Amino acid sequence: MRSIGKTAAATGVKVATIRYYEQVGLVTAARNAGNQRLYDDDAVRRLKFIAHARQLGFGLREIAELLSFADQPEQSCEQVDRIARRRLADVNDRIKRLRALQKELKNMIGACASGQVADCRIIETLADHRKCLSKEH
Amino acid sequence: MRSIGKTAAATGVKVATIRYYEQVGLVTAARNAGNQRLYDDDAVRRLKFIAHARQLGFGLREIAELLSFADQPEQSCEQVDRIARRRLADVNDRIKRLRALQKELKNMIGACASGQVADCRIIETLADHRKCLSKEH
DNA sequence: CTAAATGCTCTAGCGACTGGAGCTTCAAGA
DNA sequence: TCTTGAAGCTCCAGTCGCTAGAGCATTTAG
Repeated sequence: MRSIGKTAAATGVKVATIRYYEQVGLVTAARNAGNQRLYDDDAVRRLKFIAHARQLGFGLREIAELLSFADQPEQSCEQVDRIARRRLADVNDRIKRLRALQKELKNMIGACASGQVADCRIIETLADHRKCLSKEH
Repeated sequence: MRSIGKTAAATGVKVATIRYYEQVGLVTAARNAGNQRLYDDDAVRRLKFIAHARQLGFGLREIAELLSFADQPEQSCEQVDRIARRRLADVNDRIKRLRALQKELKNMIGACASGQVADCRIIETLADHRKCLSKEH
């Protein structure tokens, strides 16, 4: 059993964030005589799981689902699969939109000779959507 | 001069959002005898500018800067350029990281035969960062 | 003239934390 | 054993960019 500080060091999750996760029901903690939190190895694994899933872009609600599935090993992992696929679809979508933005920004910046604001292509483009390459956004 | 509703229709910015923009100082409004907001063509242009910049991912703080530059046409647009480049760098970075996630998610999903949770690669990968393709995230 | 639509202000909520104030408890050295 | 500084505690507020709702006032169309 380790203190919240050691647990933070062991998992890479900040102290304040661990407390937040407890508040929203993702983790629980035992307490010592002085009311300080104590975590066992299981809690550490759980926090690592959460941290990793967060890095992969899962929301806390999805993570809560994934954790509850992880706790029932004999169940089918169909749902888990679905959550991951939803996540992938979201990532695909975001990449697509960011690439469009990237193009637009490059175009804007390339066109601007860094002269006066009065002739600035960046300002112009922002002011008038019709000057854009694509209509997508 | 048009009401907030007409202005919303003309710009694509929602009524509540226009009021929010006023609250944070991005736009101002005249008022009629009954205290209702009135917007001129300039305000409409300003709102369109904001909407477009938002779509391109600029934050409201950056937009405020851009607008203040746009109001001083004789100034050099060096700063404008810098803000846009910063934005582009951010977009580039996000695309890079999202692509790494995309790979990871594809890998996870591909490896899972949709069997039992006990053998689920997705859960496994989430639980153990070492099972990842790249160490980046 | 009336009823419906639109407008007003103010407050609270979202997601995922982060930071601070003001206190208590613990751990290590003298 | 005492002390002191680090680490812990709770509670509250702020971040960003809105969005929704309550409970009113005003405008507009028929």
